[in-house]
Amino acid sequence: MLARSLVVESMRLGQFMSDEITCALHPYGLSIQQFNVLRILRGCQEKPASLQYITSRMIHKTSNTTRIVDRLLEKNLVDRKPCAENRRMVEINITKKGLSLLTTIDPVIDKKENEVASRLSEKELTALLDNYKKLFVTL
Amino acid sequence: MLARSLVVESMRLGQFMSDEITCALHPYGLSIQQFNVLRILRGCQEKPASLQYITSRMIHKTSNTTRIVDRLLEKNLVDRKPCAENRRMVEINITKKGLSLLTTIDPVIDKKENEVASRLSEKELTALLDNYKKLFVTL
DNA sequence: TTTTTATATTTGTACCTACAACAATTGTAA
DNA sequence: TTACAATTGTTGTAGGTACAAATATAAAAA
Repeated sequence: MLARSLVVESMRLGQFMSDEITCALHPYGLSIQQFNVLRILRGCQEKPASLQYITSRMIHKTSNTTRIVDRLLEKNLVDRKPCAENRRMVEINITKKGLSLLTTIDPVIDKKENEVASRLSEKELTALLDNYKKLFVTL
Repeated sequence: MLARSLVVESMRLGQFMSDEITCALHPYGLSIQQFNVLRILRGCQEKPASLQYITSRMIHKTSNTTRIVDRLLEKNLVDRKPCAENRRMVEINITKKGLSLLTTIDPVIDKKENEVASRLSEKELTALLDNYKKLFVTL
């Protein structure tokens, strides 16, 4: 049954991708979510990020960003301070240590991503991503 | 960058599928993993299943099957007894209550699966699943 | 037979997800 | 201005994932 295969195999593939990245990150003591947050923060160094901004850019929308940031704080990879203009908000920034860790990890992840993607031709890849869009851009 | 998109979007799609099923299961008080285990047990009612057999058929290979079965036991959806021939093993069976719950849920999940799959033509679906195979059958 | 190795499951711990409740602050309307 | 609603983040709890260690049994080797 094609519909069931689509659902089950999509979950399996997602899990496979996640496992690959998790495994590559393991030597650096980062979970995939922590890594994800660090990369989001690197992408917005001009203006500090609020928790809700980070959450909006994460894969798991319901994950608890407060506690993921807590763990990054413990490792001094980010810092967090109250926002002066709106005291409900917090401002989160990546630290020098965080940036430097990302610089170390970047090539490892790039390599892993290319390794996985190399199993498909560029044409197949584009077709696959097109189909993905049809399946769930409607969110 | 295509390789990165492949990895990230595959994780997003897997998460989307998982969310859809999780949401459909919510009214019945089952997690997706619990549901998964119940369906595996329904598929092998002739001979009782060991924990390792169940684990081998799950999407998350590293998930802790003992504790998922614990929760199903609490709800009387399965039963568990030591195996006489090999006392290291346990025999797990789905109960009448478990079977009856699955019968109720089946059409709901079928509907959800078909709804998601209907966004692609049969041809696109087959092509997608073929690409999946190239990406991670090599496990 | 005793020791070693392999198998099958359970337990422990840190982190994460999902969902709900709570608290503080800000904005809006009576 | 006071009351009410919305926004932003934190905390609580149950269940799950990932990894490692422990336990019990069985099989194989010395």
